[in-house]
Formats: sequence, structure tokens, C-alpha cells
Amino acid sequence: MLDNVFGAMADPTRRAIIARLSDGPAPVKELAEPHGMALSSFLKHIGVLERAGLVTTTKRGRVRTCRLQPEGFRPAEVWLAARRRHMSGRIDTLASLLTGLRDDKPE
Amino acid sequence: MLDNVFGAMADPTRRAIIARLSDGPAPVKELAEPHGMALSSFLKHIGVLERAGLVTTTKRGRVRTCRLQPEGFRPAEVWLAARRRHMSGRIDTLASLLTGLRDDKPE
DNA sequence: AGTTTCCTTAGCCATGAAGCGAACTACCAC
DNA sequence: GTGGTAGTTCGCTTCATGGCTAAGGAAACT
Repeated sequence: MLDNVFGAMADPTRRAIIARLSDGPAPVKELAEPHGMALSSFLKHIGVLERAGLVTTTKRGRVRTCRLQPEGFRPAEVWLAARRRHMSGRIDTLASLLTGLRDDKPE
Repeated sequence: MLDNVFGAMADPTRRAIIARLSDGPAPVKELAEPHGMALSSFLKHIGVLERAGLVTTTKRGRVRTCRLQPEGFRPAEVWLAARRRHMSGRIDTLASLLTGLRDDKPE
């Protein structure tokens, strides 16, 4: 799950798609235009975003409309927040740095 | 940059390393142990984390110590926050969902 | 000095990601 | 029904990732 979510965000094309979809749903064609890429290639990105749960699509007629799935970002946000909480709960950043420089041994 | 950061987090081994390092610095050997993996393979993960700016390492004697670089996570957090801010500024989640259901009903 | 420990480097392999073009389907407009 | 529009599917390259082994080097231990 986290693999897919972070993996999906690790590509500029896909981040651009997400940014665009933050303004509202859009059909594949429209999404693809700025990226100067074969549609078949572009569809893979949509597929990745879908598998990651960041985007859902519905087809009406011949148009497939993509929309953002805001809940899809939760796992990533939660993980980042947990990491941050864990870290700052244990040591503040500066102290950690100094400790590290002083003695390299844990425990 | 974001590519590398998100890419680095898109792997369970590396997320585990990050989690472990949240408790404080550790030598490569110790980090590697739980992962049942050849050291040379494991080192690649460390390399990825370093290139992403999430981890720094220093070598003393024959031991390379790894520590977390908390600022490295900032780009990811900023990007996620911006996306969230952008979205909620325009439409609240529920409204978006309803709109979607209204003018694009699935068959 | 010799051995062990902890990387480091190099090469190899399998898999998957990211792109392409071409051929095909399904729909909408005329 | 023809023709263009919007996806879809297929097969193909190319390159990165994640794993391995094997061989080697520099500290540290005895």
C-alpha cells in the first residue's frame, strides 16, 4: 500500500496529474495534453495512480473521467506524521546531531 | 529531488531503516541484521536514502554510521501539504464526491 | 603477524518501469 | 454509414531496481 502510494508520487508526470486534478476532475485526454506523450504511455501513469488509490476513474461514453481520491493520501501523511512524531518525541533534532558527532555508539 | 525522496520511501526495507534510525544513529551492520539480506544488497538501500537526502553517513574506523537527516523529509511534507491546501481551498471532499456522483454516474 | 570484522567494489541476473508505435474498439457527430 | 475522437490493447525497447556472489581492503582483535 505505502509502496504504491509513495511509488506513485515518485514521478513528476504523476505529481503533475495530481496537481491538475486538485482543480477538479478531468478526462484522460485533457490530462495528457501537457505531457507530450503517447496516450498509451500516459494511461500507464493513470493506472499507477489508480492502483495506488490516489485517483479513481469512471467511463461515460467514450470519455474516461479521472478524479482525485483524497483519502488515498492518508497512508502517506500518516506515515510521515508518525515518523516525525516518533523522532521529535525522542530527541530534538539539534541534540541528535550533536550526540551523533560526539559519540557514534548507540546504547 | 521529490522523485528521489518519494522513491526512497516507496520501499518497505527503506521505511524500516528510517523507522529504526528514528531511534538514533546506527552502524550499517546493525541496521542490516533484521533484513536477512546480503550486506552489499543492503548498502544499495543506504545509498538510495543518502541520495534522497534522508540519511547521512560518516565513517569512523571501519564502521559507517548512519543517521537520519530530518530536513530531508521536508520537500515531501511540503508537497503533500500544498496539495492538501490546494484541494480543500477549492472544494471540500464531500462536495467533490457528490459532484462526481451527480454528473458522471457510473452505469 | 594472522584472523576476523565491516564494509566496498565489481559483475551478473531477473524483474518491472517508462516510453514508443500500430492496430483495434466504441462512441459521437454529420 | 463515414469519419473523427477517445480509449484500449499488444508487442517491443531501454533502463533502473533489488537481489545475488565473489573477491578485496582497511581497521581491530589476539
